[in-house]
Amino acid sequence: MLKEESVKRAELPMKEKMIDTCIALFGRKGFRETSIKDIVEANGMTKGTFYYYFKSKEDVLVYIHDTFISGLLHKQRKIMQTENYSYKEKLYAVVEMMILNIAEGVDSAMVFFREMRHLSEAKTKEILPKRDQFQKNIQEIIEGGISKGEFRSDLRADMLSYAILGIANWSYFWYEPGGEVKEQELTNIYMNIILQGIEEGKK
Amino acid sequence: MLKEESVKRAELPMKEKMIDTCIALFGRKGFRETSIKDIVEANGMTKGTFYYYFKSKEDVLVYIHDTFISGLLHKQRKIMQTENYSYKEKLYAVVEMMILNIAEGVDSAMVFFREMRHLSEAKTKEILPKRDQFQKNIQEIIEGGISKGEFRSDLRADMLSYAILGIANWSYFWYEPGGEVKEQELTNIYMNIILQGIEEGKK
Amino acid sequence: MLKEESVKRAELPMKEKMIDTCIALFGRKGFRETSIKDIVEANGMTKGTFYYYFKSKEDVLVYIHDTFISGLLHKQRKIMQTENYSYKEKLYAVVEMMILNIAEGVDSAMVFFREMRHLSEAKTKEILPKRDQFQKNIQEIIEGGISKGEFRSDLRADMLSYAILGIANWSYFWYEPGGEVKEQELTNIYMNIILQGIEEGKK
Amino acid sequence: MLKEESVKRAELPMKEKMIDTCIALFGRKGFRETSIKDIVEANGMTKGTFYYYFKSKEDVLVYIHDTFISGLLHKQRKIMQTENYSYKEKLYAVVEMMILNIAEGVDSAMVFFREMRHLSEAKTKEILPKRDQFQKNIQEIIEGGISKGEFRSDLRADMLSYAILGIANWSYFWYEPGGEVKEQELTNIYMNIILQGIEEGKK
DNA sequence: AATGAATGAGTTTTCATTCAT
DNA sequence: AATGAATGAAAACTCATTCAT
Repeated sequence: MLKEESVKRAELPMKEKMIDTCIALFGRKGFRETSIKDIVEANGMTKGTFYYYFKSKEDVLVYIHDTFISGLLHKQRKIMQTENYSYKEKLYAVVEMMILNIAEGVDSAMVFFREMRHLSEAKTKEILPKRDQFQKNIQEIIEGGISKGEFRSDLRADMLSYAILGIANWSYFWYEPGGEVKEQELTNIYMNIILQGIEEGKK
Repeated sequence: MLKEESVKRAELPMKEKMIDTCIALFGRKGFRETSIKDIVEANGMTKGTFYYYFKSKEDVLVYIHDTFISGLLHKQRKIMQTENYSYKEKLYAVVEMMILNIAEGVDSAMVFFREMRHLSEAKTKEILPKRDQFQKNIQEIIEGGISKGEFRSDLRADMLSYAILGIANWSYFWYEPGGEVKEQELTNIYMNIILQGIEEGKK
Repeated sequence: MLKEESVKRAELPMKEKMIDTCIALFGRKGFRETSIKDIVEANGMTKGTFYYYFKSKEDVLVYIHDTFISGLLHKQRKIMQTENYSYKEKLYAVVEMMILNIAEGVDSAMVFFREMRHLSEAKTKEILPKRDQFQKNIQEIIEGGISKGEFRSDLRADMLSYAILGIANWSYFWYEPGGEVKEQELTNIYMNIILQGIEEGKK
Repeated sequence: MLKEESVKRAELPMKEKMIDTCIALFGRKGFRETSIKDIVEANGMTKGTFYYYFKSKEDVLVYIHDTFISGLLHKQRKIMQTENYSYKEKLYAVVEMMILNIAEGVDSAMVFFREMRHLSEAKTKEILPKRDQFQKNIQEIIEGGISKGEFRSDLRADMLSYAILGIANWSYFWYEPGGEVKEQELTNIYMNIILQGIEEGKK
């Protein structure tokens, strides 16, 4: 039993280590700019080993994308299904989740937002609906909030969902985890603007 | 003089045509994914000709970046200097300008936001301050609005500027020029949210 | 003893199954084009297993060649030693045997005729004499037939043997076992031409 | 004019030299076994140069195949259209042509007969009908000869055409140009067998 | 102003083989 | 008897760039 554990500790990490390296390198340098040589040298391996675990460079990209979007959708779904949340609270939770997600893995986010075009057409067709689903879910929360009277009834839920995605996702361009502003605080700041607007004397 | 003119009439279009091709190709396929062959074949030229006009592929990228950011800063500065504008109006004009800019040249925007990392370190050092300046200017408008009592005094101008950049710039991911929503309308929708927020019953 | 038998029942089939797979794959795709991965996957095995049974890919090729040429020579020798056969009958039997051999194992024939060049120099030196022997034996039958007055005395037995080899072996390019023309019939057709020629009014 | 000629002498040969090298190497070592490195080193060039002239290794193979089969068909057509030839003479001329063709370019023949499987499916579809045409043309000559009473009427023209192809083409396995037997002589020997058969006392 | 030939360093990928277990 | 991990050498191909003309 002890032995089995120690074996797993030695085996699994190799593939996982490579994926982590890929996320880091794809995120920092870009998919195209990262060579197999870069990846394997970062892990003290040889090229052959890479191709033992993955069938191509795109294969890893696919894996990263799938993991990222699945994670996002899963967390989003959980929030949407929380029963005692108001729509306001749901929106808050989703924005917070997006920011935390980016803060936790800037490189993953980079890969996700920037390198999708390197996926094959077939894979793109598979992943795009998931991306759309994420936006549609935000739109649904807004629509729910409108019909419950939590949000203004003159809003365009679709455009608003894009605005919220923009606010939250743009943070991957500038946000520094561990910097002055913590993720919670940023969420508060953003939600405050989204909910109340910036104009003086309207509240 | 006549000769010089006629020569220019022949010269400039060629160079400009190539730059336009580059914007289109870099935007659609990416900088790295676009080969010199792609560029020259799109114009019925040969590689040699490309190197007659540009000293390298990066050279074109630099030009595209410089043009884009200079245009943005120029338009922004003009708005900021418009004397009879309130800060609210200035903010409106800047958001409108960003959206129009993206709508007019999605490819340029793509190149600008996505391909900057292919610039040399030296060039990056030169361009980054300009990018920062653009954000700082938005921040300045907000600070102006706060001190004039147009905007709420409890706002963090820096974070807010990022939020506004996110809202406007994110449109390059999904906005379709010529679609249902016109640029002016999108600006109105976004500014309405930014100014008044989305919460019901607070106005 | 019982144990040994049961072990053999488990062992031999595995090795033989692999060789059969190799014949099929080498024949259809070619030696170089068939990877160890192809071979083992076709048998639900892993690479290690292949190297447990064979010391290299060439090893299998050698085995296939040896088996094929040995079979041919053996059958040929048997025909040549049949005492009550005339030389005409011997020639008939050899041609029939060649055609049957190809029809029965097109893949083996393919490997034999096409992939010999992948054998090591040493192995080639060993196998070539056997190939030559096969041709020489046909030549010998013809020479026998000439001296016995069965065949025309003005024939060049060597060139004729090549012609017969060509006629029979070329069938591996086009012959479809199970098609309209059966092997026996094809033999009759070919022997009829070889013996009597195609010209009208000479019989 | 002199200059133009000398330029052409310098230019064209490069591509042609490479094709010749390819024929020699593909023929001797095989398509798969010949690396681009082999090809360019044989000509004192670098890999890049190869890809300047050809878009892939298959590209050259296609060229070799097209040239070979076109040449064969062209010569065959010319023979078939010679008006004062009897069918016997046409058959003679075609067999002679095949033998000469192989003798003149054993390597080309090798490539043609052995390496066709490396062509893409699309290219194979294009070339196969041409190969079939060659056989069909021989069949046509035989059928003509039968109906004119030159050849026996009980022959199967299709099987016979395969036999003749086999006899002639098999020579690429063993024939040595410049050896004891000249091409004309071999043609005479083969045609004599084909026309009259080998059996004694039937003429 | 424009071209065509050539290059060389780099890329992804394949694969037969080894070996500890 | 069988496996899974790892390797290393070589393969085909790409491409920005140079340069003589």
